[in-house]
Amino acid sequence: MFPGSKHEWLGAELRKQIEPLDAHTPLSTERELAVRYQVSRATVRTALRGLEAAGIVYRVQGAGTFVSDSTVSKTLTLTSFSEDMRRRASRPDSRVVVAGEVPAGSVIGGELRLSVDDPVVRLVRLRLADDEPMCLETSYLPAVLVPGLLGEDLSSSLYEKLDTLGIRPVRAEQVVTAVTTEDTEAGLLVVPPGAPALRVQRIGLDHRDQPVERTTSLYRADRYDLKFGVRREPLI
Amino acid sequence: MFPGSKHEWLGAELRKQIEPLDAHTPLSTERELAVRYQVSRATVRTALRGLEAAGIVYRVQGAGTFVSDSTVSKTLTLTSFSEDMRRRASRPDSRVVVAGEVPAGSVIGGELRLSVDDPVVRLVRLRLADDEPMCLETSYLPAVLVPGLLGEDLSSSLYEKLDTLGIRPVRAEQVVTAVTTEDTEAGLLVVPPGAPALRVQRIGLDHRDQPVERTTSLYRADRYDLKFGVRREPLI
DNA sequence: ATGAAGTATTGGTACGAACCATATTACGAA
DNA sequence: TTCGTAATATGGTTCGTACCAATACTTCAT
Repeated sequence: MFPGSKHEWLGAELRKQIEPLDAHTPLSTERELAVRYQVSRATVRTALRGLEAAGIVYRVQGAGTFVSDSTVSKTLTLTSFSEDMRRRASRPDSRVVVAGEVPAGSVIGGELRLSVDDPVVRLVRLRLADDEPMCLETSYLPAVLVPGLLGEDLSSSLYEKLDTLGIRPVRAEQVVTAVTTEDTEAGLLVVPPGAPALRVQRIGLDHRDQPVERTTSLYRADRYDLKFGVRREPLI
Repeated sequence: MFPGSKHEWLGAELRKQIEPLDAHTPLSTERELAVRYQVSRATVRTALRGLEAAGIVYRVQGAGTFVSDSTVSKTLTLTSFSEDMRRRASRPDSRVVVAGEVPAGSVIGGELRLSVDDPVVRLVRLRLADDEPMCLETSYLPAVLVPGLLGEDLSSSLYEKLDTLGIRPVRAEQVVTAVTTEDTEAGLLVVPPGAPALRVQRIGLDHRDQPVERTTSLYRADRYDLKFGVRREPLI
């Protein structure tokens, strides 16, 4: 019960218990769970809502709560490349191609809500999975937010570094397009020029809705796909 | 207050009021809203949670609730091509390429949880936006769920037709990949063979987590991108 | 002015209670 | 058996209350 709230702990507890169960297996009723774990039904419902949002269970009024059929994939959450690769059971690595400080310019400045001449850190990295080139990633960060970042080893997880600086994107807006690779990109990704690729452009926002990161990822189409879940109505 | 629940009505009401406001404008406090609308604070919080999930507001403990900066895009929800195009202010249309009933087979059967020889309706349509080819869409539906569908006009919204049959996908699992078009596909989409395209494979699930639809959409890369929002943690 | 400490405000968590809406089950009439 | 109806179970909504945690503001000493 250490982490924080009860519903959080209960959610994690239920997750573990649900893990081995078959799809469509009914859980105990909310009222039963409330008694068993000595919490109010409201707390149980909060925990279950989290599991529902994560695509782990589904609920039918009048019938009960059941284990979701997640043979396909988990609901997409905001993850870093490193997390993503580890989830795919691959060994992530990265090589820094370019790292430096430049003026934001109009495009990046506009997206990060900076002036055109405000400094940003520009970071181009080639991301590898099991030593195979996977993705070419260009990140822009407001320089004032990441003092000293350029002096550190940038081949590990950028998100973890940002976390230690107190920078935590909780939400992101993404735009996905299909493109063909340019010559230099193809060379770095070790694919023929003109090979298809998935371009994911992301603006990461913190808990106050402030942009903290703008990243463009160019994934090799033959080695990467994007899986995620969507809902008809936002979950309440 | 007609539609249903109070929080739903309140959410819609607040949506309208927020519409013209600038980003980061603070809303009234939860306690104030509760008094003003004569509801409990719990109801206000449920309504706000919905707006937060929809990417309309963000909340900061100790500070308040604020209008989100949604210059980029709205959070992705499960939409049909027709809805999507209308939201982009385009006039959607479609031409039926193939429509018929076939045995499910192992792949489609597996994904729709049917036997290999259960009948499915197969529907290939070329989707147009403002009379320009946009997307080639292949849908599979369990035949038992959609009796008489093949006798109807299939050039309008399929989702709306399904709705009248009581079939309502509330959730979907999607896989997005970048591909290059084959010759026949390229011909239909009126692009050079080998042109890049975005392939979106979707399995639509109803409120009981039963697959009701399996659609593969092939979008012209030069005319379509996929925008959506993601969160670090599922919203509770 | 500047910074530190304390106070008030605001959203977050949790409890308990009652009732509503939908699904399922049990039952009884045809 | 079959079908419709009633009873029951289950999640959904709403209320009220109290307290916690993070933030913003005020005050005061330096």
